[in-house]
Formats: sequence, structure tokens, C-alpha cells
Amino acid sequence: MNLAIGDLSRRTGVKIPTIRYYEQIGLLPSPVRTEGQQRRYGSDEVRRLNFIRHARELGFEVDAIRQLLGLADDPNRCCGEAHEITKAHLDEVKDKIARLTALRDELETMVACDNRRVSECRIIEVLADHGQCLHETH
Amino acid sequence: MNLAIGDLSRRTGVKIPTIRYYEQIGLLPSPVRTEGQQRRYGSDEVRRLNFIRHARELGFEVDAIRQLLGLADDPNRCCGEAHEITKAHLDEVKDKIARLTALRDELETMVACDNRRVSECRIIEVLADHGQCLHETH
DNA sequence: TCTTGAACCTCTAACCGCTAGAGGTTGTAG
DNA sequence: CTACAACCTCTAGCGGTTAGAGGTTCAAGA
Repeated sequence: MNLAIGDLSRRTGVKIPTIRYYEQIGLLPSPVRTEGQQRRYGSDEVRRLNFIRHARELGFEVDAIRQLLGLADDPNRCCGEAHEITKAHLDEVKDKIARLTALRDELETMVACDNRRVSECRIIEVLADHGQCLHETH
Repeated sequence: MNLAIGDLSRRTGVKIPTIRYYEQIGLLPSPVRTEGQQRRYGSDEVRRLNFIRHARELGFEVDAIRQLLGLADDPNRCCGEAHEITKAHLDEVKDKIARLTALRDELETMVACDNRRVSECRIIEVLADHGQCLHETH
């Protein structure tokens, strides 16, 4: 395998400028180059970039991915650290779900508004009043 | 009411640089100024900023808020537009919840990994393999 | 072997929604 | 009248990309 950056991009679904960005911030190692300075990648890089992409899809931050990659590179280390990172991330995700669910319910109520004039529109009303309410109770 | 920017900030819970930023991008109108160029706000601005803050808390993008503010300013317009904006936002939120729920389940499985060596760690494994799977099925 | 032209290169700047800091000015309470 | 908190503008930074300008290289076909 001797892939140009465009091939790597197609294989992993990661856009070309993003691949170069990952190299720049040290998530991907600098690949070998042709005489004309074009990047050439092998299967190691495909695997590593897939790892990164999946972790990003799962919402891990670049810093967390850097740590996970460090662990993955050293097969003798205990996975306790990976466990911790993942656990922390899981807690955040649960929290986010809870907040989004509350938000969804609020939006459902607002959407119940149907084609009245703005002056009697629940949506505008909720947005305008709620701020006041929050202010008064805080 | 003749509030300095710090007072407005305390009343609405919006940080001072953020208030100035909202003015800069045209979400908040330029307020009156003292002779020494300090901003002074009235109750209109308090209301408007509360509206903005609440909409941001609900996850509306600044562009959407701009539209909602436009509607709120014109009480004779039909609220159909507000309905549309909110509906679109609701759909996004639902989608996000679905994806986060799938993610949560995946993370729960991963967290089940307990203190093995990295070489047999579910977390690293899932991250590494999943990318491959996704690639192969796409 | 030469010629296209698609794909690559680097560099800079923009995106969103803020936030922070430097360095200077104003308002107000004592 | 003085001290100092709060304000001012301006610039730059964050994370995680993405876009564009302007120039070079690679590979396939004639």
C-alpha cells in the first residue's frame, strides 16, 4: 500500500485538510514523502486514522484521543487509564443526553404553536418570558 | 433604568465581553453612551438580551436567533416562520439524542473492560476495529 | 518522450461563539 | 480631590476544522 493523501481520505472518510491538520497537531506521524514532497501512506496510517475518526465520532476530544493512542501504542500498559478516560466521557455523554431531553420536551411544547400571529405565538413568548423568569428566580 | 454593562451582565447572566460581541455582530443594537463613551442600557435591552440568552441556552444558533428576533419585533407577522425554525431545531436535537444514546450504549460496553492489559482491552479494540468495520461497510 | 490536467503542495485566513489580556480612560464614593 | 473599580478599544487566542490562492508534481494517454 502506497496511498496518496486523496486515497487515504477516501478510505477513511476524513477530509484532506483535516488529515494535514492532524499531522500538524501531532495526532498522525509525518508520513514518508515522494521526491516531489507528496505524502505517501501505508496501512498503519489507515488504521491509525480510522481509530482517530471513530474516536472523534464518539465525541472524544483530540487530547483524549492522544492519550488513547499512546495507550494503544504500548500493549503492555494496563488499560486502567483508557477505562478512566472512557468513564469520564460516558458521564459527560449521559449528562448531555439529560439536558438535550429536557430541551426536546421544551421545544415540543413550543412547536405546538400553530400559525397564530406573532403577538400570540408561544415560541416568541417562551423565549421572551423564560429569560425573565430565570432571571427572577436566580 | 440606566445600567452600565456590568449591571446588564449581572441581570442577564451574560458575560461582559459576550455582550459587546453581540453588539458587534448586530444581535444587540448599539446602546446610548455617556460622554466618556461608556454604554448605558435600559429595560428594552435587558429583555432582548434575556431573549437571546434563553435561545442560546436552548441551543439555537446565532443566525436562527437573529431571525426569531426579527419576528418578535414585528407583531403582525405570522409565527409560521418561528414554528419552522423551532421545528428544524427540534429535529436536530432529536437526532443528536439518538446518536448520543447509541454512543452511550457503546461506551457502557467499553467501560465493562476492567483492568486487563491494553493488548486485550475492549476500549482500544473497539476504537481500532470499528473504524475498519465502518470503512468496509461504506 | 512529451503533454495535459487532476491531484498534490504550503501558507494564510476564515468559520463559530465566545474569552482573555494589554494598555489606557471614566465614573463615583469617600 | 483623589483613589480605584469599572469601563473602553484593540488584538489574539481557543478547538477543530475548512476554504482559497498560487504554485508544483505525478501519471496516463498520444
